[in-house]
Amino acid sequence: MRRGAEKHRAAPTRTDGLTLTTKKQQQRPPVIADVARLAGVSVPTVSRVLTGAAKVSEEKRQSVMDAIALLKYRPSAAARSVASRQSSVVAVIAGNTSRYGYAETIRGIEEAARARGYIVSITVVDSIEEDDVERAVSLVVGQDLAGIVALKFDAPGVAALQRLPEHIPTVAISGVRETQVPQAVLDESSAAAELTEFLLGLGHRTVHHVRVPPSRREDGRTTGWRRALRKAGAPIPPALDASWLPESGRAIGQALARDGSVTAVFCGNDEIAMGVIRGLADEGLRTPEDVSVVGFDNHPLSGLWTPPLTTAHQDFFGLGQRGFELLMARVSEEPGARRFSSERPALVIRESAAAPSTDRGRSDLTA
Amino acid sequence: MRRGAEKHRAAPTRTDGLTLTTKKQQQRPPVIADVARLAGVSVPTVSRVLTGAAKVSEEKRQSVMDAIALLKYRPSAAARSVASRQSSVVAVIAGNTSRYGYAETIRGIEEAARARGYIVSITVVDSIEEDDVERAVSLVVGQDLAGIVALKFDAPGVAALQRLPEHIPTVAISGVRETQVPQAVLDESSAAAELTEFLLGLGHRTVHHVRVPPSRREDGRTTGWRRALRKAGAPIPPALDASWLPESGRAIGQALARDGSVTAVFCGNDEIAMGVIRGLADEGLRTPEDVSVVGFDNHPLSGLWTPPLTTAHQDFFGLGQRGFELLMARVSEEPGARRFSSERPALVIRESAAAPSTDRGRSDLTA
DNA sequence: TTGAAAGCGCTAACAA
DNA sequence: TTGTTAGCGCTTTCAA
Repeated sequence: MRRGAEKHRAAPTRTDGLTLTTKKQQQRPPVIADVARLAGVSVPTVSRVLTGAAKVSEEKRQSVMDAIALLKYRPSAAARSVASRQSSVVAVIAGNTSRYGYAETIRGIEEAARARGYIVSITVVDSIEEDDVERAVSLVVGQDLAGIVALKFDAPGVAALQRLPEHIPTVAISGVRETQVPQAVLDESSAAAELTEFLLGLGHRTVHHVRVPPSRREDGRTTGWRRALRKAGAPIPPALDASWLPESGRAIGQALARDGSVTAVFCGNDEIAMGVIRGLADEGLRTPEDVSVVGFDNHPLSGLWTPPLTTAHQDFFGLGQRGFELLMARVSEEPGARRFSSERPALVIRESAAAPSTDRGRSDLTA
Repeated sequence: MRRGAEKHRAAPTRTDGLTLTTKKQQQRPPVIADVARLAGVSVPTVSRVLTGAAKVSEEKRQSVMDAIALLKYRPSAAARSVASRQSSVVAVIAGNTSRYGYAETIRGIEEAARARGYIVSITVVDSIEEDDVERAVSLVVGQDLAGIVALKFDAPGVAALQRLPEHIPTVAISGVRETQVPQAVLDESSAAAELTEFLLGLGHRTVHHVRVPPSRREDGRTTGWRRALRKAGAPIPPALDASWLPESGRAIGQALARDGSVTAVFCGNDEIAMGVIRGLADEGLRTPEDVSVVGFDNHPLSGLWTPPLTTAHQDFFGLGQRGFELLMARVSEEPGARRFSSERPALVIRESAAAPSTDRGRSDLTA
């Protein structure tokens, strides 16, 4: 059974011709016919003032509006959806909803949607397991939708996107520009390269990298880091894998501290960077005096951290907004509608990165 | 115009009796009639296997299932909703969605909902302005809903809850137990009192309080703090107001540093506590050696902070789950259904609080 | 500009 | 167990 829904209307049996003046406390929510009756017009006329689909005389329009206000009538979105084969809900499908970047992106989508009168529904894909993906996709697609925004921030999100049916307008939100569906992107690889170059420019021989769980084989952040290193002819150490938990960065920081060749670390996000700095400190290493550490995202706490984090600012909120607008363009089939909207995160230089200390970075790399 | 929706079905004109074998690439999504035709049964029979509302012979059941799989048919939730006067969407209405507690709570709601086959829609109320509240409520109520979960974490959320119509099952999620509607609560005031008593027990003469924007006149955290102080006969300094931004805590920390009587500070949440600690440090004061600071929430980064934060653990995810289950109980009108579900945040003792230094806390309070 | 009639995709009521 | 007949609350023809 896929449905667990229950009744939400009070009266199972309709009482027609209810007298409004006597029954102040209506039992069932008013329907369009109630409005029509009270306003002395036909049902389609009420519909016309509701949708603006056709002209209605000012006089009738007014009495319809009055009736609506008096009854506190709200049209049923579901009935509208069925009758018009249109919908005003957009679904967001994602591998997570509460982590910083996700939550801000969703907030951006919601705000843009609400401004246009759309509702946003969210459903999360727990893992890349066949079952989880199928269940989530099923739930999403079962709704009558105006469109879907898929967050490709992680593997579950990417897996879900791949199973979405063709016939529903879809846009993706991502850190890497790809071509299958329209996308709003935050160009991670450029920013990652820039951050890496910044570190190299400070005099570091190379830059180590701690990555968060990638959405595909490799994330844009890792790609950008590697590209910058290669371009500079610097050695490319193996990337270290953190989980999404800041604590995982701490363990990695401790390990890194024991490797005397490490002088600069580029982390997949700010929270991991905070963990790494903590782990380094656990081993008696200071940031940036002993080891420089940079993050990614410009998390709200990154400027408050000790030391304040050098990072790349990702405007997730704006990303969400752009994603929604891209969907709208797609849905209304605007002629020259763009399929992409890309923005490049800007460097935020604070205090967690500095020139390498002369005490470290002497030993050889075993890349 | 309240609707900005667009068509999402490809073919405006129906082509009946389409031959499935020749047209591999279907233009319009299959409807129940297509399934019935292909399976050689009536439409209601298909509906029966879909909903499980009545017995269907195994034979027909199987051919219906086959047809569904072959056509990749998904029932229209909107049509179901209209026909059955049931819905499988629950709306979440909140003043914010991306801050830690909010996001985790919503994640909890979503997970519990998905497990029961429900979809969750979210809409935010930007402010307590009449217009914002009305727009948000309108959007929420316009959907056909199984129920509503209102987050009373802030003033906009409270304002929205008050305007929600009676006829839709509603539960609130809150930090204080109140009685109007069923509620899932995290008992803030007890935990706040406990935290305050903990500080007092360490030897502090009193505890200062920095609060986040309250949802009503006063939040449970502030109430609990005041209660503990009164009970202990300690002076009650005026509460200081921070915004939701961690940076606002920093400015307050700097101000607090200049008041020699301050030895212990209880902050409305961990992020503000981090800001306060930073502000104190800006003025050369160490935590906890010079001033003890405790937070609230047990934010994921609180254990990584320097020093690790003493705080109260709030299980927001579980809170969201409990809220949803409460709604389900209400919706199905379970006989002995509870209207409340309360849990008490547990103290998490780390390193940001210690006995007062002998250098501070000498000057008199001007409470 | 308006109303009557005919749907939308589905479930519910009623016979058979 | 099954099909037929009526709806659900709305929008969309189509005439007038």
